[in-house]
Amino acid sequence: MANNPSKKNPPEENGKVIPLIKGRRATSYDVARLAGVSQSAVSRCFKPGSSISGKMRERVMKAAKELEYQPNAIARGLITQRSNLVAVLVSGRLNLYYPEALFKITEELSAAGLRALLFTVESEEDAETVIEQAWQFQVDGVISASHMSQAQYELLEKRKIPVVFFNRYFADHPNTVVYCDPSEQIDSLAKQLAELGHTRAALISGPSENMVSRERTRMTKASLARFNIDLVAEVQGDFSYESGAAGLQSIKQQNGNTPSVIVCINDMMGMGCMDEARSVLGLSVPSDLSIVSFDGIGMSQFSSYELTTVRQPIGRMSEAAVRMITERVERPDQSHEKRVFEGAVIPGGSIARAPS
Amino acid sequence: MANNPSKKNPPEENGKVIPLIKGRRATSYDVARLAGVSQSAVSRCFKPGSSISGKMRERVMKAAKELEYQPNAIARGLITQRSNLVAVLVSGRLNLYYPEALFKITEELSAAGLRALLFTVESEEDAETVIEQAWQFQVDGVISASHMSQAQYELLEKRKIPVVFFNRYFADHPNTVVYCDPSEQIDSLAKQLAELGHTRAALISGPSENMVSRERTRMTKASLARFNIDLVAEVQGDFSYESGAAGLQSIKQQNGNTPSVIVCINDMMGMGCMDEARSVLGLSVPSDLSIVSFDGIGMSQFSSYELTTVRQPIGRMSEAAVRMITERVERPDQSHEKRVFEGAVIPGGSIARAPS
DNA sequence: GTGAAAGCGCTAACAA
DNA sequence: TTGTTAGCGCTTTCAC
Repeated sequence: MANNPSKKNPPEENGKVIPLIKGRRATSYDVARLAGVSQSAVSRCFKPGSSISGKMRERVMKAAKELEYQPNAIARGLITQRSNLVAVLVSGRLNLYYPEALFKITEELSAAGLRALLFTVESEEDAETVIEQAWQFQVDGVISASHMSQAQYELLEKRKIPVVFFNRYFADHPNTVVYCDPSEQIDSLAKQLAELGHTRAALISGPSENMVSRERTRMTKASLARFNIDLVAEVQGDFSYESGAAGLQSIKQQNGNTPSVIVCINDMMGMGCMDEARSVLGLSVPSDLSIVSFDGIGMSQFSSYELTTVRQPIGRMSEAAVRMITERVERPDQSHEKRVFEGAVIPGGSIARAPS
Repeated sequence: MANNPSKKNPPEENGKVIPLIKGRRATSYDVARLAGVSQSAVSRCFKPGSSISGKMRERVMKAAKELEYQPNAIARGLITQRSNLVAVLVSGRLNLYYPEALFKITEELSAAGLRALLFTVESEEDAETVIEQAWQFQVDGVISASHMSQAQYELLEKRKIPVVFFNRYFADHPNTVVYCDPSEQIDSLAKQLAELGHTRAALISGPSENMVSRERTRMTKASLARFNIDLVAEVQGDFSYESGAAGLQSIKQQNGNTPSVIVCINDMMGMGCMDEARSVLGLSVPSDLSIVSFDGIGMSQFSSYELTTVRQPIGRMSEAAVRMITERVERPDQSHEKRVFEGAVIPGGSIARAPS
């Protein structure tokens, strides 16, 4: 095939070994030439589990070291049809309001020998282009922690790119999912609130298209009802601190019974809500107003907040997501799996007996 | 070269056009066959600026659309020697204590047509393996917002991989850098503190190997001295909330003059320090104790904190970093550049007249 | 403007 | 165990 002189296999050329054409990075051919072996022998040395003699390995490795040779992962990917790249789709929201998550996922991917190709997606159009990009870069799989439409998911499926959803899924479609189910914890919190004399609650939910928000909202309503706590107001936020603060304001402006406890669908809004209650409305939390929320991010336990919240086991969830993506890459036709982790209540200090 | 039937250029085979071998993803050959043109024509259609007729383009694009063809970026990278991949090196610290940064960088890369290959580096050994990984994946460049030793940097230089340092640099080595210089702002804050009657300050610095921490520390000391404010204590933290709290404790335990103002080298420690002052020591901030810090992260302005801090223009810095990396990829031999942005004081509410 | 052909650096099937 | 060879999917001369 080749008439590039550097590709000829005879180990030496006109009697001289030229270690490396200046400025070019060493290829397996360069190493082969220096070691006086075939190029495929070099390739084998870098593939674990290949049958190769100790002598050969030694010679090759010596030459490789000398030339600072490292196999070209791009070329390898081209032939093996495995890029070892995983697209990680996150929204700005996720990283700002839950910075631990992205970091954990990346670390776990790394530990599994995969690289994270990071994509930020803010809108459905973003998701569109991101999916095309991921496809162009031949990613082995996708971990989606951001919005994705069902059509987009189906496109990926059709293209045989495994997808693991992180904290979201399509109910009416088979998909591989890692998820946190806080229903038990919500229930126990509701019970606790009832025992503390709370009878009127308000809810600050997240964006309605967000799965986590919808589920937490649904579970919260169920649990409150179960323990005879009225939901006297419900407002929608966008997961941000500001929207938590604004949410409390609009709850207060609604006529009728004022709630003695606010459930915020994530910690960041819980913090906004708490700050608004204290600094603007002059309320004392928890004695005038109790607040509970979800996520268990680091900040929620800062002593200014100490939110009573339902933590997600983000480390285990990340590990699971990565394990699932590698599994689906190995066995694409395997049936789907949904791994659901329980939450855990962080007691915090943002709930107390309802004011009388 | 090829005897793979799908590679034969004759557009049709035994009279039938087979749109796509089932399950395989379409290649430029498939598109060529369907469109009845040569494979190279397809390639040209996807390269902007190629000379190609309207008719041809139309035919090819139609076929491409039908087959959902997208060029394989990996194969392209192999031949063009450009992966369009940029390694982004961040520490967990960065993302936890400054979540805005990574996000901005990724977005800017994306806008420049580059993909972020995300690496987390916690230690010098991590950096070692990360650099090898980046090299294997043929990244076009590296944006380093994490620790990197000079030897590691020199290795990358030797391999002709452009590096842009984000908020760090080697003083005695030419390098391309985007940086924030808060000295003016520190000076004006010091002046303001002096005018408010402060004469005793303490400092909570960051890890000594961290450039940003060292520089901020140095500048702070200079400015305090300039305005005759004594530095009565200096303790070292690790940028975390907890270390800010612990830092205040150890300052308090040191005998001698108690400071009326604490300078924290980043916001996260400022928040820890403030919380510790309020909830544990029972001090009122700012009337009993003033606090100033650096970064200007979103959280620092939550109403529980409202830190007086020196903000970094992180958006502009990210944009600059990406622009610099693309420039260095285009022209690797161009001389280095250092882009230094000024900070900006966020007035906040954490400083007040020194208690008498 | 278009097509033929080479080859980027690697892996893998096959032969020796 | 080792070497030979084809070819992954693309870009890029080079003819025409």
